[in-house]
Amino acid sequence: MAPKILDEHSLQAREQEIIDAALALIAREGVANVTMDKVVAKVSYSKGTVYKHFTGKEDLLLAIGNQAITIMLDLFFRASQYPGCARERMLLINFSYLFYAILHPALFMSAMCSKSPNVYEKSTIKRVQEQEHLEMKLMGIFFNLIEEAIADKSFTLPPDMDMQQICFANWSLGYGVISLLADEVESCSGRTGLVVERELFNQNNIFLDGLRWGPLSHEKDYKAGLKEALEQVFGEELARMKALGRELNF
Amino acid sequence: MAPKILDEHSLQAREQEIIDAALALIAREGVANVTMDKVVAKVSYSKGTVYKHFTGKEDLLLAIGNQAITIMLDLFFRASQYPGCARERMLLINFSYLFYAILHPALFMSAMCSKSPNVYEKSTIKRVQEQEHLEMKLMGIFFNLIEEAIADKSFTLPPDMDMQQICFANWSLGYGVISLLADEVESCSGRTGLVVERELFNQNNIFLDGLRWGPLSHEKDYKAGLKEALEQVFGEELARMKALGRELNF
DNA sequence: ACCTGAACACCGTTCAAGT
DNA sequence: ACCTGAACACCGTTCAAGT
Repeated sequence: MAPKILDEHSLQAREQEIIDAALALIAREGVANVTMDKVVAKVSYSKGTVYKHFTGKEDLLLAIGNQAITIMLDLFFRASQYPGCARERMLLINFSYLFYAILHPALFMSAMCSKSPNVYEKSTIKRVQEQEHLEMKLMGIFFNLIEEAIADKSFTLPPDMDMQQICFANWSLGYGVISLLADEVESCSGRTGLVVERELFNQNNIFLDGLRWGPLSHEKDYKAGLKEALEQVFGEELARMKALGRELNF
Repeated sequence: MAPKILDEHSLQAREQEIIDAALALIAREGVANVTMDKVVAKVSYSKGTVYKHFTGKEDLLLAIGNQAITIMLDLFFRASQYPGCARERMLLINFSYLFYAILHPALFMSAMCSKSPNVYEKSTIKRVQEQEHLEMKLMGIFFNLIEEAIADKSFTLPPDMDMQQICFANWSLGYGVISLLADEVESCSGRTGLVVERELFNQNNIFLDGLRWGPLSHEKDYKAGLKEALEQVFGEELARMKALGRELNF
């Protein structure tokens, strides 16, 4: 038999098959309970082939993390293109982050787990660099938005903070709220009475009011504006959430 | 030989020895690289005995997480007793959270890893309940502080938020900032120019200003007040940090 | 050139045998 | 009553043998 020469395309398709198999397992059993054996059993290739694509378990996890960022990038970009004021779009981006967490719980968990020195150490340099590149693009969306707001005078930087710090502050807000309420994102238990979309909305207003980013929350009905924007930009995502029995409740 | 009867005290001492051994290993190699074998090798008891105390690896991790909360509880309580205004003390509590993350990186990492369904599922009910109890006490400190502020009129609840939501918002702020900058908490690399103590200070001001919690940041010099309070309440912790070559820099 | 799966080292957990 | 460590099932990774 003539030796096979694999083209880039089929190699990438195979890589995606492995990632998808891992994601399905993660969704069912959680990141910690997934083994390479189980992944191999789910794909049409052998162990050796899987290890040809990923140098190990951590490298696979990082690849999944990168896929997560790619999906977020799409959501964030769409949100940033909405024809509303800058502050409105900032809120919309943060809500798109929530959609990602709700609609892709396995990706969300994987991305969180992949952000650890242990994973980076054991991964390919190539994939670590890919993550850095993707994160730069993500940051770029925020930077552009903040720059626009500064340009149209709805926001001015506080004297002791630069754009990167504002960007980080907004990011850590969404991250804190969504990751801490992530268990409730899936289950409807609601043991404590905290509703993630409500807290995200309120904290966003408090934060942006604190920054004096106009229009302030008492000057504009951001709740109505957000509902409108969600319908328009994330209609498909809302429908998928409704199908999962998870409707936004604020 | 007469059969031994173990008293509660020596049992607890042994449990602590195992926890300490695990923490030392976690500090050196990270949570993911610690094995039960390594822990057993470090203590003066056998595998079977270790498994008498902890039903498994996850149960041990949760025990460490509970110890972490206990230490935080002490720091938070001390901060809450400082004779300053309520807003000042809120800031001080958030900084005590940062101290905990810097001075006890192994505990901090373990506590983060222990907050996962996978860990709870595989742990003793007893230890899960202990964690819930400790977290209630932690919340209590925040609740008391917020109540005081409401009582002395420096703060009024927004119409659409209750105390639990304010409490959670403050918690998620500290969690977001500190956990995202945790790698920089240890290493001095500072690749991006974000300094965790500076971001924590700024975001606290923005958040509390946004809540209209008085005195507002332009009405009072919180930086000077914080420095004073830190010297007074956390002098020992500051000294230990200085010994580690980690001085606060805002 | 590419794929396979047996083989190996290691890890978490148990429990029969000891004192 | 309590402790031990050999034994077992399982997991991550490698690589000699195949096509």
